[in-house]
Amino acid sequence: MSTEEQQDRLLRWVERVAAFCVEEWGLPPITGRILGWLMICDPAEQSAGQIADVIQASRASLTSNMRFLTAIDLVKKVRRPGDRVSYYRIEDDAWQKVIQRKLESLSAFGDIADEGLDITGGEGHRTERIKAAHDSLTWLQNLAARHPLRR
Amino acid sequence: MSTEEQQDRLLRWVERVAAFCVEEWGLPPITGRILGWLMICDPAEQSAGQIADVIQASRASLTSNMRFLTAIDLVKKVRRPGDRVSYYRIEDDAWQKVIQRKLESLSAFGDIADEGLDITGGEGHRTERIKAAHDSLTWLQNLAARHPLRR
DNA sequence: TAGCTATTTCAGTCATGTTTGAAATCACTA
DNA sequence: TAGTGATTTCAAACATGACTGAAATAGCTA
Repeated sequence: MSTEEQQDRLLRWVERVAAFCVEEWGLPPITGRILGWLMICDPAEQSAGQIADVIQASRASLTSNMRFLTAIDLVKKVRRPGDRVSYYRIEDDAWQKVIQRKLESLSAFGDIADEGLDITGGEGHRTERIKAAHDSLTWLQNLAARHPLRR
Repeated sequence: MSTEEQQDRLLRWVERVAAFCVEEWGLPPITGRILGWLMICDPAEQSAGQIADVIQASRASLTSNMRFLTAIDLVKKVRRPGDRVSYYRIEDDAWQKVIQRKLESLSAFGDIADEGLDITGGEGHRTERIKAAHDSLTWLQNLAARHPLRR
């Protein structure tokens, strides 16, 4: 396989990862491509320019996306003495963080459910409906809290 | 509290549920409002017209949304002999289904990871990165499969 | 069957959020 | 300090997909 074909295959894979990110986590396509590329690139640390070139996005878009990704700690910005360019690499536990945060954000429903129960007065069919929803949402959270992933 | 204030409070709650649906599950706002209303309405079964009125959406929008919600089995369409209007009620396990499906859809990453490992040749830093992602994604799934919610 | 009401379809409008390109800024080097 | 290359900011273009309204259809009743 030529290096060009290899590159093609890499990019197709990056695209699959991006599609997954878009569908599952609601990330913008370019953000997904960046994550995909940072997963499979070699070396692991890449400059914004390199990434922009490879995923065919503008430098400007890279700037905002890298800021976002580093802000939420999915990507780490690496600076080297005597080198003016910044390099980025995906955090080892990036995906774990994504999942963990998704789970945590589910807890927001707790408050919603509480107010719902207050509205329904704590009994009747309406109450049951709300409780069922709340139970489902807390089920996963408790599960995850009790069985943390060890790596 | 006047009935009008009560209605206001109901609608505010519905709006909170809708916002949650939008953020967490990526549903359109109106779809979220429908689910929110169906959770707290009385009686539990409501016609498309009733729902449209209460959440201030068009009948047309209701049509497509109800079709969608019944297609994915979150809402059940109920017909009554001698009554031309269709009624809808939220499924008891609607939220459980939503969560379950989200988890299942994560398995799509399995295939992506497999191809990634094929590309990287199964060793090196790139392989580790992909494996880490895959492990995180399957962790929750296995957990959920082993500890089903009993109601 | 005729008449009425509710539902559905479809095409057009609208809003939202993403991406881009140009210009400004910054950091380093010589 | 001037020059070079990279980064950042910002406004505007763009694409996507949701919502609406009008017209067509379907289902019930008399």
